[in-house]
Amino acid sequence: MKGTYDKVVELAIRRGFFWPSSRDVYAGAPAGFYVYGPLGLRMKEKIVSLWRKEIVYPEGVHEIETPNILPLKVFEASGHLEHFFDKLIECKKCHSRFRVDKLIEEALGIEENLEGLSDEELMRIVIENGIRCPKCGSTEWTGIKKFNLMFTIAVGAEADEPNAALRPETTQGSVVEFRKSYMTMRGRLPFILGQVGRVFRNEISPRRALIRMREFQQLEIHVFFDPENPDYAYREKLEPYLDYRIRFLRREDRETGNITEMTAREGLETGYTLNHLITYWLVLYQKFFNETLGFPLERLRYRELIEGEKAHYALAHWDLEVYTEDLGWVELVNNAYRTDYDLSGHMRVSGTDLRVTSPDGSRKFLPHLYEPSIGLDRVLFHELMLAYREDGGRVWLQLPRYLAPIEVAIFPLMKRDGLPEKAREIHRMLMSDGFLAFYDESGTIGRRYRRMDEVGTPACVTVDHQTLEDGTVTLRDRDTMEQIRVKIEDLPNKLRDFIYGGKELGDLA
RNA sequence: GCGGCCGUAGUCUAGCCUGGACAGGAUGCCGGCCCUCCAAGCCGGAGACCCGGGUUCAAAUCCCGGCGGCCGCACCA
Repeated sequence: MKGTYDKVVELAIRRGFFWPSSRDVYAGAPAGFYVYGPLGLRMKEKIVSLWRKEIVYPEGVHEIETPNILPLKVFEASGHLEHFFDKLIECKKCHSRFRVDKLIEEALGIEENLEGLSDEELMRIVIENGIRCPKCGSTEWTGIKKFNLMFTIAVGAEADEPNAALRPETTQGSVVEFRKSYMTMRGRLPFILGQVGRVFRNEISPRRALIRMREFQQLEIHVFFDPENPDYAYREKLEPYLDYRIRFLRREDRETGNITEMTAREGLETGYTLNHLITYWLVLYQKFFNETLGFPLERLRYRELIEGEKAHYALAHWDLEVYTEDLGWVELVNNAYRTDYDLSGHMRVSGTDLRVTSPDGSRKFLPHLYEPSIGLDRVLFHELMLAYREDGGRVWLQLPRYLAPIEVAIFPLMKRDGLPEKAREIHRMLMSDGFLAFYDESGTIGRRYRRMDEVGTPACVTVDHQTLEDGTVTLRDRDTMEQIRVKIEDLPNKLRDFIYGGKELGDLA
């Protein structure tokens, strides 16, 4: 019995939303790289433009674009390099894994730099000293395994050693360019950068289609603010939403899975959400996913990360997660309070003063960073998962209408009597009106409806013999399969109301 | 990366154990006939043995390696 996940992946590949890269031509192409087909790309672009419309523009975000390749120094400063060549060793008994250098340091209480030692030397130290597994006490170890989790690059024609890497997050670009952006835009704190970008992680085992890839896309917001005055501007911004209920899985509710609904006011009063700025962004993103992207509230939650789960840079950290029956809770947005971890790292490694001056000139300080980071591919994938419907033999995607990659299809009822000509004329009209319109005359009318259902097309327009007599066409609703007749000249406005205005077919008759 | 299961057209699948004929079928796709609204019917067409090596007169089938997929563990900065 196939689950929704399998059906969605199969549908997506078959109908051109996405598919694994290069497989058809080169067997054995590495996993974790996906092609967006025409339909998937359109949907992705729609999600990005909704994000710009609802988040970037209204919040005064300065969107920038920084390179995918950055010098290794950047990742030394960001702390990513530390995890760069992990040498791991595994206990044969309980299968716990440890970084071999840390294991030796802790077991022998030494502070020496073990970096220069070969695998054989490290292994000998472990065996000769009879180092035990901290978990189960066993002395049986597997060999050392290396994990290279960033893609490194040798930039320059004569370089043979890696001197740069593909970025594992867009954040470092924003942090490194913060000062320049701040100055060129005559910034005041809080100062917000945003990036749409590709990032690269050499995952050990990419899995589950778009859920874990080696190259993927993020929509990131980087809010730089004065740590002594985090509520500036946000006190007023949060005001209208003080009673908005944010859904949390708190650390103490891990076992039960109980979700705590906490108003923004309660979050502030209890100190749970730290300050007005962070609280506001938590509200904003829950609203965006619920109201704009159409994820039901009961399927959303902010999961509070605990020590050990949190990234090395984070002081507070919530994952916005979505629930599906097939995949369980999956992280869509990483919301991290990174403090001045990144800026101070770059200041230390580069020696460049990255501080800003307070408006009254009394203080020089490093801004703090709060970062909500959307995993775009996962969002798109979950849109498909949650939209998937089956009823008897009919399969359709109940996507939010405005997210559909094809918005309206135009069919002649039959391939004769001048119906195709009329239908093509309407198709041209709707295309020039800006609709993502699609024309099809192949196969029976029922088959064409089903094909459109399958890719989530919300509206189908059919030209029949009556069209030639009175200038009306039928307009069919994907979800109910009901039809109304509308005049051709009313079609653009009614379609706009239907697709973008939230009107139902009954409102348009 | 480890362990288990698995890999035949876009999808589902027959054949594999027991090596031998143009690799069969369904669905989908393309074209045509018919047709006045929800995958009807008929005719025609394109389309596959994951990759590499080995055994053999002969490999989809047996053996080895690789790659990939699913599940679990680990990883997820």
